Amino acid sequence: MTFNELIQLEGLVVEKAKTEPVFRQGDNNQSLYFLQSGLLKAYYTCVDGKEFIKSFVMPGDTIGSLTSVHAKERCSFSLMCLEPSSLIEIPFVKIREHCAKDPELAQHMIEFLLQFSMKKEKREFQLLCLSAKDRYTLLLEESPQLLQQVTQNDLARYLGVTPVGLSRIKNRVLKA
Amino acid sequence: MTFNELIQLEGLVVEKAKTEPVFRQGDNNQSLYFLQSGLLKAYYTCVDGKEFIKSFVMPGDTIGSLTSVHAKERCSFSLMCLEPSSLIEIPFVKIREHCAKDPELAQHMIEFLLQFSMKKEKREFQLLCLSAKDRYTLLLEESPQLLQQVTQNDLARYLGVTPVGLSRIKNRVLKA
DNA sequence: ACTGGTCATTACCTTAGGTTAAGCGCTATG
DNA sequence: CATAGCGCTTAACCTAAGGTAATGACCAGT
Repeated sequence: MTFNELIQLEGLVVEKAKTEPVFRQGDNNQSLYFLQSGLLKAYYTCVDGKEFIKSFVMPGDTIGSLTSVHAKERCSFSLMCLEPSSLIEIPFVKIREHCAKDPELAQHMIEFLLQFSMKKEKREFQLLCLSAKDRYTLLLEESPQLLQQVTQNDLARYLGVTPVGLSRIKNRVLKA
Repeated sequence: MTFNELIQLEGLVVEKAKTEPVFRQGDNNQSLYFLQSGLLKAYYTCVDGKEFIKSFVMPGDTIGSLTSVHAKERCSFSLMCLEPSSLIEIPFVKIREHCAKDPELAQHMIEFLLQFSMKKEKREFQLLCLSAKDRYTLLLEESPQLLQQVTQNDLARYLGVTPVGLSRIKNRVLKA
């Protein structure tokens, strides 16, 4: 079985409007979500109410809270629609069940997790080694279309600075 | 087959002295390493020569460059011994081969990758949401023994500040 | 006992980024 | 229309962190 076949078999189509949440930090959510169309943001909310954006989710991406689906804890982050979005919800237990029965699917799962880990590793690298300015210019090169789709507020919280800070960075980059 | 059985079957024991590299950033290394005893640091070296520590590797941990073993690129980071270390080297192709043949092992691999991803996610959270001071106090709570084992220079590069910066943070935490 | 090396601390200065507040343009809604 | 709200920019002020350099402690090797 391939991933697509699994999605056909066990997936539930979910339609969400702009600003609607898929799940919230602290929820007990046991599903992964495959994004067909639209745009999502995954973000942490800190005790003092500050928001930090973990990642933007583009069509074709799959997302879910590993700590919730696998470690049986609560969701460590929230997931919200930035655009009207069409998602396919797949209960994680179903995935594990099918993987246990179907070696081919298990291979796809391994492949998926390897890709996922490499993505995490890349983000970790950028946060550890690059300045906010470098992260911005890198994003400018790698996914310029994202800059059109998200507000500067969200972009700033993704890069790890305040919106005011990002405005300054943009100026500095332009003048350079 | 379990992971331990795979290690018995395909593993090569490697002994390294303090300061010896396991592999270097830019290398083409195709193995994972299981640490039996000792201590390693995984670190990035930037163009300007600055060093950033990705993670410390403790006995029982497994490490390797995903981009090198899986994506057929070069190692994105270096791996070096901070203490005399005993490692078991396992070629990644062997792991993939056995996983393809052995569904039980594939399940263990999925489990391993899920754990690995959660670890990455935790680090990502700390780098994105916490200040250097908060990361330090958290480390103080969660793995105080690490502070005894690594130099303050390495600790600083792990937390994302300079050694001088960490010295200041320690002072501030003490006085608080 | 020297000596060179690494590690930690301190002091002085520079700078990136946070905070707050004001202003401007766009858009949605009454 | 009118206005309230949001997104973005800019400015002023301030704080925290980094750069650099000097100092001292502590080894390890000759």
